[in-house]
Amino acid sequence: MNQIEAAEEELRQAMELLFFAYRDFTAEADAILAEYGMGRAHHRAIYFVGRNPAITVNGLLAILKITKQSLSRVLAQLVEEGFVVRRADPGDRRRRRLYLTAKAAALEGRLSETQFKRIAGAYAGAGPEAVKGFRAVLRGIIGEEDRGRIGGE
Amino acid sequence: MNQIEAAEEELRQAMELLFFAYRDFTAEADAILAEYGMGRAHHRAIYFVGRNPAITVNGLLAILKITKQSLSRVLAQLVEEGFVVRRADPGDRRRRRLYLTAKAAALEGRLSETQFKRIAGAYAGAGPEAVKGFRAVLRGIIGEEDRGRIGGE
DNA sequence: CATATATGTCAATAGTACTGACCTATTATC
DNA sequence: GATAATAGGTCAGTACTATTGACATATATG
Repeated sequence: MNQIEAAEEELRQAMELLFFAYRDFTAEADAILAEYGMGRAHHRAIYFVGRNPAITVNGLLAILKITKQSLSRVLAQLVEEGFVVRRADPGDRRRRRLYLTAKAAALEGRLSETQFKRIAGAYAGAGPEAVKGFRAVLRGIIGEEDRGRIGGE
Repeated sequence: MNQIEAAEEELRQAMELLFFAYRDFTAEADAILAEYGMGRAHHRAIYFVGRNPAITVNGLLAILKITKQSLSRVLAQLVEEGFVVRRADPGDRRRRRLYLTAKAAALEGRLSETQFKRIAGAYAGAGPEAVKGFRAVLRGIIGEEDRGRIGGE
């Protein structure tokens, strides 16, 4: 294998690592969501509303990078079923601020628990230096404009 | 922030890193696929057939972890449009072995190029030690049974 | 021959997502 | 105050991904 082939092989392995990791990272949560008649889109909405209480619809759209129409349907279902509360911003009543209900916080906890375990296991097995590297590479994969969305750095 | 909260914050950041990285990792390829009237499922099939020439349908199912029906539709379209060739295994004619055509290899190259750039940029920015950590953590996230599917370790 | 395996396919259903158009509130600007 | 601009919601139509369960065919194995 020459140098170019070796470089390509390394990049392909990275692609496969991302594919398998993401596939397994989401699988258990997907199974729980199915019990509630929800999908991954509902999970993402619940997760990011939980992480950013009082976020606006536009704010959530910027994170998820889907269309207003797609989010609207998911959000309407979550509001209808009592997982999310929409309240007009008192300062600018065009804005609807989003909040989780206790019911959603409980579901979110259940969903996150499975993912926590998987990541905590990987972190513990790989060690703190590896975690730094993991974070650095993933941050580099993320578009510059969104790197600031991950807290604490 | 107490220790438990700090640990949870770290795990949540990992979840967000994975979400944003995967979102951005797939976005450009998705746009190219749309030109061809294809989706992510077609990309995955083409990718893994390219990486594993002569793979059987069952082999591909084990990688993708989707149902036979879902794969069958995608594969039928790829065969129909001349991206994949299905040939019976001479030793066991029940097995259909899958191969990419030159047309598919060209498309695969185009799709992979956008992803290579993104990952190569992240690798170069983070450095070789970080790459080791990235790989170790992602391997830990992947279910044990599939860790062997990533070559070269 | 009976059974198991590998694959393909049918029908029905659901979740996610898109585009483009259109509508209502509310706020900002001239 | 009239006119934009912004935030959000909704309609119709379409497409991709995925599921379950049933059924069919070809081939291989005991």
